[in-house]
Amino acid sequence: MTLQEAIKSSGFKSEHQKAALNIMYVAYRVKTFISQHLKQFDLTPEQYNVLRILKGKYPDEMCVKDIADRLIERSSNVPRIIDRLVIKKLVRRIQSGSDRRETIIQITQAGINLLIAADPTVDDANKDLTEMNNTDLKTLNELLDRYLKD
Amino acid sequence: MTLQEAIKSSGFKSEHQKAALNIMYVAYRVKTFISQHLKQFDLTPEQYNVLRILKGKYPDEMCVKDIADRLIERSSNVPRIIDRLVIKKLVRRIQSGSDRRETIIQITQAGINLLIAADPTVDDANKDLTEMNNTDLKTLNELLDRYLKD
DNA sequence: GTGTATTATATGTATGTACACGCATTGTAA
DNA sequence: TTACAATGCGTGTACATACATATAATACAC
Repeated sequence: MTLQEAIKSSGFKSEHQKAALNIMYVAYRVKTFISQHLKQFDLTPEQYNVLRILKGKYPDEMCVKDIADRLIERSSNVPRIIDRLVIKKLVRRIQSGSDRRETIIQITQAGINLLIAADPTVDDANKDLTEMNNTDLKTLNELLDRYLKD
Repeated sequence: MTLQEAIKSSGFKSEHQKAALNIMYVAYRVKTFISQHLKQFDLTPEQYNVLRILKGKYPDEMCVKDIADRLIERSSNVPRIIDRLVIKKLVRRIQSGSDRRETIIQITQAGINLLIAADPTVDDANKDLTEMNNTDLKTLNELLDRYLKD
C-alpha cells in the first residue's frame, strides 16, 4: 500500500511535502511490523535496540550515555527503558568505580540468550518487509543518506 | 548527518537492515524537526495532522473514524487527541443525528485561523529539511512507494 | 421481530517520547 | 582550595502509542 492509498489522498503540495509524509508513513509501517515480530519475545523495539547495543559491545562495559549515543531516537529516557530490562533480568545496573556519576549497564546471560533467539526473527522481518532488490535498496539508502541537510 | 554517523556504527548486516534503520532514522529527524516548528503554535504533530484533515474536508462533517482513516498512524487514540483539541477550543464534538454511534468533529474558526497561521511554517520546514532537488525527491518518493510489499 | 454480530467511540494500562528539573559528581578557573 | 560550570543519571508531567476491553447503536440473519 502506498502513501496515497494509506491516507486516502493524492493532493500533495510538493515533492518536498510528499517525501516528508512518505518517509514517516513507511517508517511507521516498518516499526509496527518489527514490533509485531518482537512481541513473541516480550520486547518492545526500544528494549530490543538497547539490548542489541549492549550485546554489540559485550563484554565491554557501557554506561547509560554510551547507550543513548547509539540509539536512533536520542532518547533522554534510557533510564526508564533500562528499568524494564532490569525487571526482566535482561540487564544489570552497576555503580561505576571510575566516575561515580555513571551507571554501568551489563547485559545478563538471559539477555544474551534472548537476543540470540530474537535476532534471526528480526533479520527475517527486515527482509520480509519488502520485495525490493539490492540495487534499488542501495539507491534508496543513498538517497536517504543525502536527504537530511546537516 | 547520515545514519552511520548518527548511531556511530557502520556495520550493517545487509542493505535490507540498513534501509529499515535508515528509514526510521530519517523519519525520526523529520518528525522532530516539524515538531519543533509546531511548538510556537502549541500543537503536536498529531494534533496538527488531525486539524489539517478536518480543514481539508471543511465544511463537510467528519466523524472520528473518518479522521482515523486519513491519519498516517492508524491510531486507535483519535478520541484522546480530539480531547486536547476540544480543550483548546480548536474543534467541537457533536452527536451525529444519522448514526448515533458517531461523533461528528467540527473544526472551529479558531482552529481554522490557527492552521492558516501554522501551514506556511510547516511547508517551509518541509523544504528546509533537505537540499535535495526535485528529481531526486521524485526518485526517493518512487522508491518509498515501492518499498512496502502490500 | 429477535437475537447476534458488527461498528463507532471511548477508556484503562503499560510503554514510549519531549522537556524541565533535581541531585550528585566531576572538571576547571580564579 | 574554593567557587562555579558541566556532566551523568534519574524523575515529574504532558502527550502519544498499542492493545484489550467496555458501551451503545446499528446491521443483519433467521
